[in-house]
Amino acid sequence: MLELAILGLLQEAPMHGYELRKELATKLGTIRAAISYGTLYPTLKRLQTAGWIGTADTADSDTIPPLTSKRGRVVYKITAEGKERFAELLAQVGPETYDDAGFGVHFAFFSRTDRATRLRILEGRRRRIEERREGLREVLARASDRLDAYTLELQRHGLDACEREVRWLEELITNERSGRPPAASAGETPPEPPRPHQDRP
Amino acid sequence: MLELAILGLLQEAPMHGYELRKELATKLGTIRAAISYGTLYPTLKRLQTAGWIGTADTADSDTIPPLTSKRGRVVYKITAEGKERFAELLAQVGPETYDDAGFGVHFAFFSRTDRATRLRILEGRRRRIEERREGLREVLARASDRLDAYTLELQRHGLDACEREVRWLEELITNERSGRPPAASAGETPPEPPRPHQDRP
DNA sequence: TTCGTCATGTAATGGGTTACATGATTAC
DNA sequence: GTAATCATGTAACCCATTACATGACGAA
Repeated sequence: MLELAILGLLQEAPMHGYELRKELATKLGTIRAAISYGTLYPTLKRLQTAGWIGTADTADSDTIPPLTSKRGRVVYKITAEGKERFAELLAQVGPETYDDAGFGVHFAFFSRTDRATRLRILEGRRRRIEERREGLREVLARASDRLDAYTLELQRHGLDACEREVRWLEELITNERSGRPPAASAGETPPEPPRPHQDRP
Repeated sequence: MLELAILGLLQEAPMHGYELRKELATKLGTIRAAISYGTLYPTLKRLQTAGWIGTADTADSDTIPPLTSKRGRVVYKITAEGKERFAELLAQVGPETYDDAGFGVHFAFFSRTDRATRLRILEGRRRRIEERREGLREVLARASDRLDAYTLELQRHGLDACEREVRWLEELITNERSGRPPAASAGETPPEPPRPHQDRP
């Protein structure tokens, strides 16, 4: 997941680690907290060793690092192999693609994913959430007398979130099928033109 | 978190590992997927070594395990020290208490938590979610032109979830303050008798 | 008798974190 | 000049997972 995210961001623009972390945080802020440097930097090295990313600066001028050991910022950019790898990871859909983290990252790069794959992922995710939803409904139906009020409240809140996400996914799937891009536009859009989005009728 | 959850469940009834896993799944189904045996059993051993839980069967009859090596089910029950430990963990509120996992587990055992602590946790969680919400709002306000439609859609959906959770927490906080139990009742819960539970004095 | 599920466990591995250490650059 | 933030990196650790191995028990 991290690998996919890093390659995806570097595909948009070359960046150094620190910057990457921030971009990661804004792009995947809904999914997970900011990644730690202890993960980020070793990962970058790994990706470089694999040949998927390269450092811009060392490649540019002299390869000899300054003797003063003043580490400057290291700007990474994606390589041709890296782009291939990214495309491969992006198209690689499995069970992990449907859990929170996997889905989130894949979704965040949907604009680089073909529509067929997008649909597959959205539908897989929907199924996953529907299963969770059914599990919660069963608990609420069968075990509600065995559980205390707080636990029940937690389940109800979870169920609610599931139902909401299923509806959201449904909408996205419909949009995909009809060829429309995602709803877009929110914030303080003034005149609010088309926005043909309809809630429960 | 796992430790807290196990001690909490064993406080309700003695159980063997396999059963515990299922109970864990229904109680914390909203928080996380079922725990793996590779985690569960070593953890149980650890808790036993620490003296917080004990096996019922080996203590009962002959301590000598059958030569046929037929491992039977090992029923664990909480010890007096375990109960103390549980109370300690339950009251131990820190930053991790406010992230998804920590909050979920704590909330699931709210019926064993005193009201002051419940309020502290709910308010801490609310603050945490409000921060996340503000972060998302800022991204949507400042970076919306830099991000593609799918990424934006993800942020919007995340923002929505945050707003919803804050409202939920607000309601719970109000209820707590006015001394009412959580909303309860959703399905077809009939009158639901008082269920006299006392907080630790 | 065979299949599914109940039941317990270990070893290898993974994916991350925290704590620590270093130093450059910018704003005041 | 000093504080905050930018910036990179390592080592130790933690929590959990997967894959594997074993075996009991009940139902078809």
